[in-house]
Amino acid sequence: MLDYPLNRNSFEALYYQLAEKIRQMIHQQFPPGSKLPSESELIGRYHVSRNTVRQAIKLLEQQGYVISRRGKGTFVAPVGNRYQLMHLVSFSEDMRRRGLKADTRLLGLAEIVPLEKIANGLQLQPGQTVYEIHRLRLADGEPMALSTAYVPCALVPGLTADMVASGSLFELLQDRLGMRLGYSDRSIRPVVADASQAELLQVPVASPLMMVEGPAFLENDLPIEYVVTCYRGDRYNFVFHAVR
Amino acid sequence: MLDYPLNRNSFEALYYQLAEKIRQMIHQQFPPGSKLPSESELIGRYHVSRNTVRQAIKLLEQQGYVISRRGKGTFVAPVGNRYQLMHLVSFSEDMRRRGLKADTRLLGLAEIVPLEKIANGLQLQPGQTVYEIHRLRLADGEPMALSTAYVPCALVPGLTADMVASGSLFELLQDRLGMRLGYSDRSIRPVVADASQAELLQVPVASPLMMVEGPAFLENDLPIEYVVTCYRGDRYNFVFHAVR
DNA sequence: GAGTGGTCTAGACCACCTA
DNA sequence: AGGTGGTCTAGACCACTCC
Repeated sequence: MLDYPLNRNSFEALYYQLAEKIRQMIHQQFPPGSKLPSESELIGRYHVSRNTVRQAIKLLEQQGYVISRRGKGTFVAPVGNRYQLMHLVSFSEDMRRRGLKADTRLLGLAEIVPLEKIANGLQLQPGQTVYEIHRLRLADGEPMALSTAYVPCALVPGLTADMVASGSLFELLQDRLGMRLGYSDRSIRPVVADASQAELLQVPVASPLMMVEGPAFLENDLPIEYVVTCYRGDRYNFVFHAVR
Repeated sequence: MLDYPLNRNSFEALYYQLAEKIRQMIHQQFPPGSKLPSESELIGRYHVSRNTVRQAIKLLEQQGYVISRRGKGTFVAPVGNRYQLMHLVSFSEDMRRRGLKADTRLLGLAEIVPLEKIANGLQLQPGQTVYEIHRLRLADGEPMALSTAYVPCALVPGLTADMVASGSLFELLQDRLGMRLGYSDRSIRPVVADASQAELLQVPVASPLMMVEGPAFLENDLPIEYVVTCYRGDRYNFVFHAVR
């Protein structure tokens, strides 16, 4: 396969051309999970500076094609998982950005053996228990979302109702337990409200809800929580700005 | 207000500290839409290199706090619009990433005077008409989404069914009409299928759907289309990877 | 210790916008 | 013409991972 050099007179930026080349490489010879050429190799191969290589890789990372790991390398993202890159914010921070005041009502706290889907998401051994934290999230005093968080008991022994009743679970983990949040995989899909959800959220049964679900990880890749949150469709719009 | 210098011995990166400072500035003294200090001013004020300043601003841009415009400056994003930054992809590209084959069936093409919401989104003068392009989008031969696009007639005179029947509207605008797509504002919310949507998408009435809606703009900020797309909730999951 | 990506510097040229 | 952000270079030191 011929590998044409980058065109330095093109109206397309070098890093953009390079990103296209790497994307082609991925499609043609690098299966999901495989390691891409290192930055220094790409520098030598295409005769560009390191910053330009890093710009290209960053673009692909934002587009969900690759994942970079310090000390290890850059890897092709798992297929069917070609996600968009976003920033992780807590419910409280999310509401603050929308100009709303966040509030929480604890509906239940229990130690349970989780469903398989959640045990898998948290990479638990069979029989390991989790805290199930069931909360109603309010915005400006009105019900906004219903969230259930699952946290491995082994990681947060002695969790009490007091600790989760008032505020952000993220802040608890980060500020009081010294854990450093890393990243989260989330999926969003529409559902319709069942009777219990409808009553708690104060909407008619079968109203549209938006379900956001997935595990969160610490910086060292340890799964720390699995969250399932159902937002009221009439109050919560997920808004984004997409650039080409 | 005292303005402490950045801490060069902190475990937090300089660009991260600077981003926090700028975010504080935004909350305290810069209303939405106002112009932030220029890059060169931030360089002088905090004694860091331009790349570090740009890293900080890029982070805030990805988090939806600011918008940078070449030649003009960097501005505080409109509040209540504090979006997440994503990458704009066409339906075809989106399906390709998911490993599915995209297909399209044209359901209708008409020249109409649009509803007010759409006329506003496209910044039309009263009475200006749009092409209404109604299409069923298929993935691997199965109905996936129902989309209605509105394009100002003045911008694409003489649009025919042939031109939109087969493929991507984005590709038509970009490759055949030489327009350069810039960005898009999208909102996502859950809805339930009405009778006509249910039949076309081959799902039961009142099934959950995901409605994605909003205008798209050319590079020069000219509105080029307003799209309303309803995805089947059972087939389309919006997945993302969020980092801290 | 060698290799990786993460951060940072100090320059440079360019395209775009406003005046 | 002068100011803005967009791109690019050629170095440097660091933290992390693996052997």
